[in-house]
Amino acid sequence: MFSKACEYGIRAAIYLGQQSADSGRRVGLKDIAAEIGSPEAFTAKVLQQLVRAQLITSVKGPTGGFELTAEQLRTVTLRQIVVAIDGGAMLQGCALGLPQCSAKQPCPMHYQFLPIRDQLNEVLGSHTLGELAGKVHDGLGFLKQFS
Amino acid sequence: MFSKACEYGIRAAIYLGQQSADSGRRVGLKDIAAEIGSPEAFTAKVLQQLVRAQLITSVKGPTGGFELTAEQLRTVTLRQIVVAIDGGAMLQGCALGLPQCSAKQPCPMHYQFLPIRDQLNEVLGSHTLGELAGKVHDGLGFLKQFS
DNA sequence: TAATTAGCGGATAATTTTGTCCGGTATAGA
DNA sequence: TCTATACCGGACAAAATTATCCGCTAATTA
Repeated sequence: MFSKACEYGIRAAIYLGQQSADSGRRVGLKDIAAEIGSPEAFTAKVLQQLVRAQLITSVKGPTGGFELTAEQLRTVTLRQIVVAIDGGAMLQGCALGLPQCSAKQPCPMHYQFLPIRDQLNEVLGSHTLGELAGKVHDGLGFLKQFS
Repeated sequence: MFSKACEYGIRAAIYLGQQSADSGRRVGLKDIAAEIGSPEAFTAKVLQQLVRAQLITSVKGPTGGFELTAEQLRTVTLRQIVVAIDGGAMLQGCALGLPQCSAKQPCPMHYQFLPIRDQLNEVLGSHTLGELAGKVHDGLGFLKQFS
């Protein structure tokens, strides 16, 4: 559904939200990668993309790391994370890959996929990092699994 | 959403359905690739996958080509095409990439994505190649675009 | 100011996906 | 049976994605 980069980005952002909202403390790359079970160096690249898109915040140097501001917690949605990493293709493009698919010249599945697209946009756009962080905090959601 | 291979496979299968239902005649690889706007050699690989999965039929030699039997037209769904080419990951796997995501240890978006998954399965599983071919035949759907 | 910390950015490598090429094989028709 | 046709299958190549490494820079602390 999403690229690996995007999956890591979402998990990292939610974890970051949980730590920022919970303890207010910054988290280092190493911690993030360990907590969400992702490759460290690759995760760094993804986080840099999110920083550039101003969806998360970074601070260099000792005691530095990543964090979410109160505003980011309140306003950044999963949709923004997805668009920043994967672009809008999944949210808008034609399911059959036609470059100009529209009501004018619809692919045979055009109208069947519309509600799915709408719902995906709705679901991704209506959940903020703060909300999702709360879910993890309350033990209602997990970012890594144990056996 | 789907891989390129899968997009080509779906478009090819629907076109094949249209030709089989319409004129009852076999279609060669060259025609298919030209009609759906896909790279010929790569499309051949995808078609071979569909033949092996018995979702489409092929005949070698002169006057040979690809076709859909009446039964394939009536019973094969887009879902089978997708599963044959991309596997079930998109239809079942966790959106955040957790390997063991389930109600037991759900990811934070688990329950939000459930209805989307269900609808996707429903939409893909409830449209046969024959149906979609009819739509193309009636000018209600396109497999390639002109300007 | 020196030393240490931790994110940034570029280069590089491994893997997967996408795409091509070409000889082999089956089949229809003369 | 001979020939032309068209799918099959394996090898190969290009591009994108995923992943790693390392030196640089900013910032904190002593």
